Amino acid sequence: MLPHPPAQATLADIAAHRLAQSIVTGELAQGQKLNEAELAERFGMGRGPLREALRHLEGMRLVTRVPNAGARVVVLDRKTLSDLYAVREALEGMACRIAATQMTDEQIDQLRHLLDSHEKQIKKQGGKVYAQKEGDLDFHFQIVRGSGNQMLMDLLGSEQYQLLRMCRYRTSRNAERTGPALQQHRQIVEALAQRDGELAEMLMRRHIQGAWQSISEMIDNEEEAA
Amino acid sequence: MLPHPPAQATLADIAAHRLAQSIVTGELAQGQKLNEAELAERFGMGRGPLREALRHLEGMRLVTRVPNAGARVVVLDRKTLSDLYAVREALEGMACRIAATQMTDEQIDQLRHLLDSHEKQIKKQGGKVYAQKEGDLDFHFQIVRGSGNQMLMDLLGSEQYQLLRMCRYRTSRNAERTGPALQQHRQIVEALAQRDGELAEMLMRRHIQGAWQSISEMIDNEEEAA
DNA sequence: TTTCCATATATTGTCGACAATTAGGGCGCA
DNA sequence: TGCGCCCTAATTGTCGACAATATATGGAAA
Repeated sequence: MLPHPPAQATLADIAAHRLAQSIVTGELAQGQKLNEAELAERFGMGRGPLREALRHLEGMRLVTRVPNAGARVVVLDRKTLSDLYAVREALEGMACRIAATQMTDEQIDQLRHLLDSHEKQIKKQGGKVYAQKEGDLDFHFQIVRGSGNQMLMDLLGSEQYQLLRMCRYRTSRNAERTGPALQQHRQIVEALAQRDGELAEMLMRRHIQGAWQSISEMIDNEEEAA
Repeated sequence: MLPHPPAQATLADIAAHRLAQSIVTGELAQGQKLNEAELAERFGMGRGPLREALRHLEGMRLVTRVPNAGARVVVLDRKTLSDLYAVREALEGMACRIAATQMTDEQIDQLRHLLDSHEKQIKKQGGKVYAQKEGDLDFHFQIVRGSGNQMLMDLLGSEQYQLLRMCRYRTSRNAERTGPALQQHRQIVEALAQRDGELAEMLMRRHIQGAWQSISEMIDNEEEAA
């Protein structure tokens, strides 16, 4: 579901794509040093395109770079995630309010179908939450798309959502929130269907607050264990 | 006031800095083709670092790139600016609400002093709005900083604000909104001083809505003239 | 005259090699 | 033994040249 499954891409684009994938899935650990020569070798390309890819990821805030010292995978500490969820709440709340007036009835119906398929997946395979997690991102992104605000789509789609997916992979194993989350999703869709933007915004904000609380507790447990 | 007046920078960083400056000030027109060889020559460097700089600016959405066809300066059409101001309203509104509980009394006092100096500048030189415009960005950014949300600072500081400055330069010549804007700024500061986050958010949202309305009319006039 | 195609030019994409800077390790000295 | 210095090795930064692709030019056929 990465934003750029590039059709006619340059090597730098391919490298950026693969690196983003590896970072988000955790294959490259947080804070890990990114060696240019080694990665170029692995991807079968020169260092030039790879450096351009790193610069692109730097702009997407997936890696941090220090002059003459190289690039490292970004680290998602508690503060960063907290800030991220605060921004999400503001942005996706706005998206909901606008989407309530902008989405077509067909689009809202599609959202319903999306949730139906999520429900089936949950009932069928209680343990394998991964697919549902990606589906959850789909749900949120569809609403953002429904707002019609391109800048919002860029911000949430290309950058923050990557960080978000990173966080999801990290905390996906013990996520027991799929049930209530689905319920909240349905409430949001119904608010959209009734064209009640204020309600939709409020529900989405609560939904995201709840998600943050859940993730926050997981982080606490992890830190406690370590 | 560019975010990175880089101390120990690489050539790519310098190029990114100069290009961003040229784009924001309008020295490079919107939609203009960016020729790698020519720019590298102008900056006295090879094409490698310049390409990395372009990739960085691409991540910042200041330029758009098409594979095998080069990079162009981004174009700010009406829809883009409208989306930008909607996002700003949500983000800076949130910043105000948080800043009301997070800023120290000293920081709020500094905001007052900042507005005092703006007032002097306005009274002294009615025509030269440029400096005040940059100062206006300072005001907004100080509040965002006061919220303590690093992600917000990144989003508004490094990316969107650049587009914003671009827009400012474009519409700065006939801006007659400095008076009421200053008044609104003072109201916001007082709301912050009273630790009234909800009021501060509402005032900031109105302030930004007013700014968009003003700019929107200017764009209409420009299009009409053309 | 217009349209289409082939050639020529310009521009982008990629690679390899070299220079500059940083990080690590070993040695001497207090 | 601990501290600091220098030297070596590794990594990043930069350049120039070559290949691949797109754009512009010109001519021939309809």
